[in-house]
Amino acid sequence: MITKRTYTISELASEFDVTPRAIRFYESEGLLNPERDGQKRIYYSKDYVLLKLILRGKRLGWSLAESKQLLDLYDPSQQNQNQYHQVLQKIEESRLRLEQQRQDIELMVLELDEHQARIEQAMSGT
Amino acid sequence: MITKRTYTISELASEFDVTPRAIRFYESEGLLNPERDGQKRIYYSKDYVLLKLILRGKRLGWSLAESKQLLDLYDPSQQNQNQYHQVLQKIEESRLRLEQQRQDIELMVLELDEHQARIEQAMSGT
DNA sequence: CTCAAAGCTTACGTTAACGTAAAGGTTAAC
DNA sequence: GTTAACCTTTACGTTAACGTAAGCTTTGAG
Repeated sequence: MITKRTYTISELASEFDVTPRAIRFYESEGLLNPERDGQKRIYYSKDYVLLKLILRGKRLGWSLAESKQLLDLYDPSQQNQNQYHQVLQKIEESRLRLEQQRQDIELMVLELDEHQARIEQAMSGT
Repeated sequence: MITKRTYTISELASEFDVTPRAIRFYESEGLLNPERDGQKRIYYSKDYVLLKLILRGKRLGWSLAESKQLLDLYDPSQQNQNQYHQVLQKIEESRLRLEQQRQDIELMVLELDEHQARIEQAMSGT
């Protein structure tokens, strides 16, 4: 019999370099729903993955509400709420936003490259 | 004699679909510094570009303070403040962050693709 | 047994990025 | 010459995403 890997809140916190408070906050906002052992929260690898997705969203500037929408798309227990074509539409919206971000990144990197070249030019002329 | 293109604050606002208040706020945070005609602010294409960069940063989840740092790198009048190698270092930091975001986007898009395929599978089986 | 470490809830505080509103100046059109 | 459409400044309000602190419970180690 295999026992699933579990995490305490502080384990999860140090794993991702966030505070327990933040993790609890994500739960209060409906993004996580860990099981309990009495009072204590128990996190499984499912929650681990969810937290990873949340933090990925944060790095991309998504609000928790936006990330929640995305997570809900993947949540089978919510599948009845969201009609299929509605899900497909939300997927498409996310994709568009990501595409825009991708463009923004390309441009930023290009400009950084150019500016770096200018600086190095100026430095060589010292 | 050519006269440069200028913008009023509301022109610039509607151009980028933000409010005049937001533009004034960016100025108060030191990201913009439009000239004046008496009381009135006058924006040139230089400011137009700056605002574009600010909003691009916002789409990538950068704070105004972070965007300001980036803009300061491009500002020649600040060039004396920032030593060359310091500038190069900040450029490198920005590049790293953008690289991380790029990765995050790749992963998100991949997962969206997979999920979309699953949905379409499920739909075809109706 | 006891005490330190970790967990819990509740609640108030904080920062960023504006929104909203008030009160007033300027100017082009009628 | 007055009204509508903008502009200005000042100031208080709001929301998101936690931080911080207080007070209480649980638990493994010595």
